[in-house]
Amino acid sequence: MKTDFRDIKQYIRRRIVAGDWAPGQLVPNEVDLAARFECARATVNRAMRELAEEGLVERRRKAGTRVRSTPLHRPRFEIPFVRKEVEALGSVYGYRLIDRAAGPAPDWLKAQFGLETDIRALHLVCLHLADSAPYQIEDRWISLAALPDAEDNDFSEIGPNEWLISVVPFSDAEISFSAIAADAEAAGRLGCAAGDALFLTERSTWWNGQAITYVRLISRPGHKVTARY
Amino acid sequence: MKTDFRDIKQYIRRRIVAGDWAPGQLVPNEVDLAARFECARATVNRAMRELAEEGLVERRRKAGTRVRSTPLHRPRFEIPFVRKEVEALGSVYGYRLIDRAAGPAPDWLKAQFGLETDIRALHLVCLHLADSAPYQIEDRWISLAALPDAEDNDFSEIGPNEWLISVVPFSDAEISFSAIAADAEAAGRLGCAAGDALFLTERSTWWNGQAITYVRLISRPGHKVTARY
DNA sequence: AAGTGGTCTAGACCACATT
DNA sequence: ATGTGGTCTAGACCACTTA
Repeated sequence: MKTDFRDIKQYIRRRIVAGDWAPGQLVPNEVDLAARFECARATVNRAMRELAEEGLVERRRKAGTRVRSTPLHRPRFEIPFVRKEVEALGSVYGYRLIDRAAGPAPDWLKAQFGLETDIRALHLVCLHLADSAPYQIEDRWISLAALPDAEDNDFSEIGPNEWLISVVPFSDAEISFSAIAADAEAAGRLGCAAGDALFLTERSTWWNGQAITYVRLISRPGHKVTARY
Repeated sequence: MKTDFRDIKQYIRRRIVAGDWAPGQLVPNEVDLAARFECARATVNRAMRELAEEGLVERRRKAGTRVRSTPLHRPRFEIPFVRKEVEALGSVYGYRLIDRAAGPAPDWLKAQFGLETDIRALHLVCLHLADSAPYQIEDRWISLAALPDAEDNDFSEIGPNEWLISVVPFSDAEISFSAIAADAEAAGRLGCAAGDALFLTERSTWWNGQAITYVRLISRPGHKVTARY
C-alpha cells in the first residue's frame, strides 16, 4: 500500500494539535518528510499545500513551512437559495410577489453598483413563505442595463433569485450579514412587531465586471446561519 | 513555456461563464483536455480538482465532470479576533473584565457541550472597546473540566479569547450568526437602547472531541460581517 | 549563493460508478 | 466490462526569498 497524502496531513495535523510543533515553529521540509514517509515529494507537497489552504500552516519559499502563529478561522457558510432552505426545514415553500416597478436607479443603488452613469433598474419586493407563514422578504434591484430581459418577466410565479440563477449562473458576489430593527412595513410583512431584531443578508452580484443585482434578504425573527470548521 | 494549470482553469471557467458549456453539461475529460493543451494529465487534474473545490463543476468517476446545475455559494468569512478587528478599523483597542465566576455548569451549557455529567465552568463577561467606546460584549463559558488552568487566570488584563488561543491554538468549532434585541443589561454595557437590534456571534469550540468553550459575542449596533467570493 | 516551495512531465495502477 | 477520475512516482526545472 502506497503512502496516502491524507496520512501525511493527519500526521502533521496531529503533531501540531498535540503541541509537538508549536505555533510559529518550522515544520520539516518536503524532502525530509518525503524521506521519512518513503514517498515522492509531490505527495508531501499535496499534503502541505492543503494544510496551508486550510490555514493551519504558512509556507514561504526558502523560509520553509511554519505553524501559523494565530490560527486562521475562515468558516464557510453554505448559502442555499430560499426555496431549498425552506424545503430543508421540512416545510412547504411558497412565493408571493408584493411589488414590481421599473424606473431610473436611485443614487444609492448606483453607488452600490459603483456606477457614475444613469441606468434603469427593476425593483422587486417578494415574500418567501414556509408552510404559508412569512419566512423571508426579498427586496431586490436588478440592473436593466445589464439584464434588459428582466423587464419582460413579471416574476409573479417564479422568484427573481431562481430566474437570475438560470440566466447568469456564475458570478462574483459580495455578501454581508447584519442585524436590523424591523420597520413597520417589514413587521407587517413578516408578521412580527415593529422594532424586532431581524437578520439581514445583503448581496451584490457582478458578472464580467458589470453590476447585475443587489438584494436585501430580511429573514423572519430567530433566523440563524451556521458553519462548522 | 509550459502549460500552467491556471491557464486550464481560466479556459474552462471562461467557457462556462460564457455559456458555451451549460449547467448540467459534460466537460471534456482529462485525457482529451491534456491532449488539447499538450500537457500532462496531472496538470489538467489539478485544474479540474480546484474548479470542483470552488464549486463550479462536479466530478464523478466514470460519469465525468459536469458544470454544476445550481452554483454553490460558500462564502468564506474571515473571523479575526476582536483586538485585530478593532485595530483594523484604525481604533485603539481596550479591554475590561466585567464579571468572573466559577461554579457548576448550568444545564443549558452542558447540553450545548453535549455532556451528561456535571462539570464546573468559568463564566466570564468582558467588554471590548474601540477608542474607549463599547465595541463588543464577550460572554464566555470555559469548561474547567477541559481547561483547569483557566481558573488560575484572573483575566483582568488579557481577554479569554487571546488566552485560549495561546493554550489551544487549534480546535474544531461551530459558529453561527443571528440577530437579537438588546436586553437592558446589554444595552447598558454597549451604550445603546434596550430593544436595539444587535448582531450576535456564537461559537462553540472543541479540542480532541472535548468541549472547551462557548461564547456569545454581542457587537455594538451596526456591526456587519462581509465576504467576497 | 543556496535552500525552499511551486509546478510540470510521463507513466503507472487503482477505485469506482455506470453501462 | 469499461471509462473516468484519484493518486502516486521519480525526476526535472524554475521562482522566490533569505542569508
